[in-house]
Amino acid sequence: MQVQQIINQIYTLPEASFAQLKSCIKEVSFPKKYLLLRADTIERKIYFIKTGIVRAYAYQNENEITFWFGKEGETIISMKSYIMNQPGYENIELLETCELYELKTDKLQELFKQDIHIANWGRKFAEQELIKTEERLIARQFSTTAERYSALLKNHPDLLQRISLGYIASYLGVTQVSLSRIRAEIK
Amino acid sequence: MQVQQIINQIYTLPEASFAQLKSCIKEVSFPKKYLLLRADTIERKIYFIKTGIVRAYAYQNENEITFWFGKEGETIISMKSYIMNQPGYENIELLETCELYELKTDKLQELFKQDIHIANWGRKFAEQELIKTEERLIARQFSTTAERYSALLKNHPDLLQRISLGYIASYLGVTQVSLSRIRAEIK
DNA sequence: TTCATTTTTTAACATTTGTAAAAGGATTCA
DNA sequence: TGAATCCTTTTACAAATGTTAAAAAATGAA
Repeated sequence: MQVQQIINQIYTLPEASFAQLKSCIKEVSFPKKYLLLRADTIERKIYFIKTGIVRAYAYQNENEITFWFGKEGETIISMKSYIMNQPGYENIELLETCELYELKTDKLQELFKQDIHIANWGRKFAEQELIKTEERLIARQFSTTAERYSALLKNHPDLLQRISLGYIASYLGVTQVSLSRIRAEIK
Repeated sequence: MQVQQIINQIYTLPEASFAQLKSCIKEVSFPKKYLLLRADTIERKIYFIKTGIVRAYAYQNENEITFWFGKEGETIISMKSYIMNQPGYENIELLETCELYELKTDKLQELFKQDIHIANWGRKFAEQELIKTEERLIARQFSTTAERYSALLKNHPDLLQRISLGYIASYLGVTQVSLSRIRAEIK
């Protein structure tokens, strides 16, 4: 997915503002299994995914819990780093080789102060991420695991092909054994 | 809590910008049990809570699920209405008589286009709500009900006094019976 | 205060989910 | 191809949570 498409799907910028923003972005690429972000560090970059798929995970006691997947067109960001300048929850691991667009957040913060269109783009970006996060929270509070698995199957069938079930079970908040039982019942 | 304090705790505005924003805000008051927002409507106002406490709930089949509490200094908003102009999840019921600051969102949208400080205030507002939502999602995915109850007890002890346990159990995602068992174990 | 109502806890049993281990499939790479 | 590894399902049992009902405690109104 092209950077222009990713940026303008958030909020369409005037050409001059887009050019400013684009000049701060560079393309990078990393292999499968690469650890892009670490939970104990303050991340000063955000990434837009051109190709590939990633997962965010954190540790609870000794256990790894996967809590987010990102694919083409989505944004890899540690919200706590971005907003509060503190280490975030997420370790981000690449599940496939990825091509990414990289943007340094300090440059973005400068643009927010200078350009009202970019400030409003940043507002829309936060708002859209907020809606996504709220939807995940609501789904988790209101739906059973079976319902959320079915929704995932319907809305993102490619994820089931691209990601092993252990990670998906963790993401859904159950053990792999339990997810297996759910899959057996649906058939 | 005064409106100036609520607005500037999000992001400190220059005086002129604050005056502009404040001129769009009026004070209103409603009694306990009043239904301020309905889930099936598009809400065109947001409220800042001066005094009182409210809950957001939705229906899952026949059951009511409480998924948010708001108190002094917090913002009552239907994010889906505000951001996507669609009916949101939340019914908002007042659990105490409340004094509120009311702001029409269409006026706010106008100010976003005119004033870069207010645009950045709006960005910070969305970002802070995002952090809060993310924290709730992470807590839900990573902590047991007992841990989340203890955190609530520690961080918001007043809520346990002001809100009945049925609503709190629902908020924590368990039955009241189960919450009672948790409370019995902690003692 | 006293009675009625609401809230919270307790109990008994059913259901769901977790744990640990093993078996069955699928994939990779020499 | 074949052996090793990884992924997924199945089984048996344990632990946690839900359901329903009743008892106890707290609250509120006359």
